[in-house]
Amino acid sequence: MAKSKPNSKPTMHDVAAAAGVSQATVSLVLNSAGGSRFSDETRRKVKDAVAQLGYRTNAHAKFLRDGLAGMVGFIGDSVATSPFAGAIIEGAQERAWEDGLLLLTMNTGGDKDLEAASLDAMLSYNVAGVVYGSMYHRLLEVPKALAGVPSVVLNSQDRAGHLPSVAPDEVNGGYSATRHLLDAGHTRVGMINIELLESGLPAAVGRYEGYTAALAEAGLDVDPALVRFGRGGEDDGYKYAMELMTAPEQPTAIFCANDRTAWGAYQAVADLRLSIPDDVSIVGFDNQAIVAPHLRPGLTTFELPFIAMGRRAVDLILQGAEPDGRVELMECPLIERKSVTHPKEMP
Amino acid sequence: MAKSKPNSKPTMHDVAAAAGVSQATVSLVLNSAGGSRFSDETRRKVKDAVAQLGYRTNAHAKFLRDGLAGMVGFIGDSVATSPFAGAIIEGAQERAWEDGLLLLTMNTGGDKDLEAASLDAMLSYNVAGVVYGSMYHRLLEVPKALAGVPSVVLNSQDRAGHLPSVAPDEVNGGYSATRHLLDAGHTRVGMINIELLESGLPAAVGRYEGYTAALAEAGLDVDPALVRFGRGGEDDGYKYAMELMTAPEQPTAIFCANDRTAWGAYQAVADLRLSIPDDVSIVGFDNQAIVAPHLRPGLTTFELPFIAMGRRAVDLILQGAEPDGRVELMECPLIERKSVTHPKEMP
DNA sequence: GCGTAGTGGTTATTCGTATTAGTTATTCGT
DNA sequence: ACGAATAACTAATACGAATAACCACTACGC
Repeated sequence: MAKSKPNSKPTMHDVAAAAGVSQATVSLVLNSAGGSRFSDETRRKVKDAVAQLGYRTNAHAKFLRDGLAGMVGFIGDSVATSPFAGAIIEGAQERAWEDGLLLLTMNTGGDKDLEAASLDAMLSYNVAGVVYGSMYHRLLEVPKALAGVPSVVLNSQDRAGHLPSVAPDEVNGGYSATRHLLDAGHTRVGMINIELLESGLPAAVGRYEGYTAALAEAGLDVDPALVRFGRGGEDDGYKYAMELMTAPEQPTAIFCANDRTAWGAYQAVADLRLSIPDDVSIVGFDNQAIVAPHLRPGLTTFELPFIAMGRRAVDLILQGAEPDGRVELMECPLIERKSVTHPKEMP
Repeated sequence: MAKSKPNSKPTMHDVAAAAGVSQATVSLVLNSAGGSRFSDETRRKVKDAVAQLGYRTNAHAKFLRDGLAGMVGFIGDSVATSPFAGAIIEGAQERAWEDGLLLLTMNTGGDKDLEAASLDAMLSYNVAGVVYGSMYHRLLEVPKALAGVPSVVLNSQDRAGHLPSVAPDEVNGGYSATRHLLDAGHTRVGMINIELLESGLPAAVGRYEGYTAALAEAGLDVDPALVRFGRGGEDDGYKYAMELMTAPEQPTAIFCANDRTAWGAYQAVADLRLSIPDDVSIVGFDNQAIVAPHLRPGLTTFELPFIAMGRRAVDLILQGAEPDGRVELMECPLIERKSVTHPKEMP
């Protein structure tokens, strides 16, 4: 009745002994269609023994035996820890769990050695695949060892163009943001963005492209007097919003390429004793949880679809993710708050 | 020479065949003190074969065979994804990796079923232990299944008092924050806190206790006119700072029990056309990355030692973490920025 | 009265690694 | 020159679960 080695966890043999059947019977009852070929009596005995001993299957034995994967690897520079993109891991995990898989995570802080070593460790667990996540959208070089296993670049793109990537649709985001202002009746829509060439950021480039596309569609030209490029901090937001709002021809709306610059813009507008949205409408980007909802008025902005992206990445992995270089762009939903209204009538 | 099953990963037997030695030799060369009992020639052959085949040890086989743990489990309500505490996972992971262990993470969003199921899955991997992390400091109920494995409550405390806990030292934090203001010469130090009884938050209770202790030590009484309790949002910070700064006897410094209320206080002070720190010094708490450094002036605050706590929790697990109910309080370091100075001379 | 089908199990083997206990040569001490 | 020690390596086994193959027995058709 009692376990042979009382200190160690019970095995199937212990359960079998307790139930008075063979180990194979236990396995079949537990796995194979509920052991329909066995008598009710036997099934009951097995289940009782399992419950009584607190038996739990040994995953190592299981996955060794049938070569399947029980986990998905997640390697990130600092995603997990980042206040921006933490949710990315949530989506990945959710999706993995739907297939009964756990997430094996590692953030490397960009350390290539650590990256290689931990990737190695993950591969030795025979993971179903590896998600290579990044804190912000960029073009990155992936470790070579990823070649041997299904893997997906998340919130970034493989510069070499081999691995499939899942990233936010920046162009469409910039388009939608601008369009949102246009639709509210604005015709003088400014933009405070991040340097295009210098930064090379897909977010900056893409959102600007969307901005120009939306203006063009509305029959408007980009007015250089209404556009500023900086480094994306709230100090830039302050400075450029101040410039724009004190220029001879002020915009009636500003699209800030991220919530931080929007925050800076809020401060500038406040210092000018102007009102948002009555004097100027503002749209941000990123839906930064700690900032956007708490500004006054609440900032209308676009959300990076972290959860959806995480889900999709694992999705691709579970489908076998060939290195086909595809780039899946995910839509950034509008989060409407109070910083946008129609323009005042011009006097 | 060639692998028997070309599609599957090479095993030690494949390496052995390629090197013309036995599997045991490969294992011994690879693990046992570098195989010092073997000839140089043999060692070289084995290593060449390993490199050529790209052999990687199968973790499942290894951990099945010797029953050791290769991973540490991390279960959180929403820690991983939270913009506040994401770093907690970083410390845990760092420490685990120092012992060659990976982190198996799951955030459950508070779902008890998911919690139980994923805990079960983790235990079946024979993890060295489980860190049960929480998004914010509170007293929580832990799942029963944790009893069977070394486990530690992180950034919270086991209400039942069984599991060891690692949490921030709120009392000392509140004391240090107040003391920092006192040391700058302030004698009228206000506090904007969260409801004590209603919330039951260790952060609110502890920081307040530290506040009163520091005042007492300086020979000062708590002046109820200088203390406010709310819900911890920036709107409360705004409202109460406004009250305090327009009262007959204004404080020359305010200790805000979190950065969000401090942010609100900043807005109130700005609306009153007063200056931080010249008219009033402000100390926050939490060192919220997206807010504290970007306020103007930068907010002097205290940091929750997430990385250190994460490290310590895994530390305890690797030491075998008995359910001794101990509570380890970790110090919150001062992050000095620009929101504190000495008080103006009274006219 | 014998083959056939079903019922209810069990036995033996496999996965990949680590390790104990040998085995076979070679060298050494006296 | 003979037993002992040493060097260099191998054979066999265990870890825990899954499963293919097999076995014993009953029931049934005709």
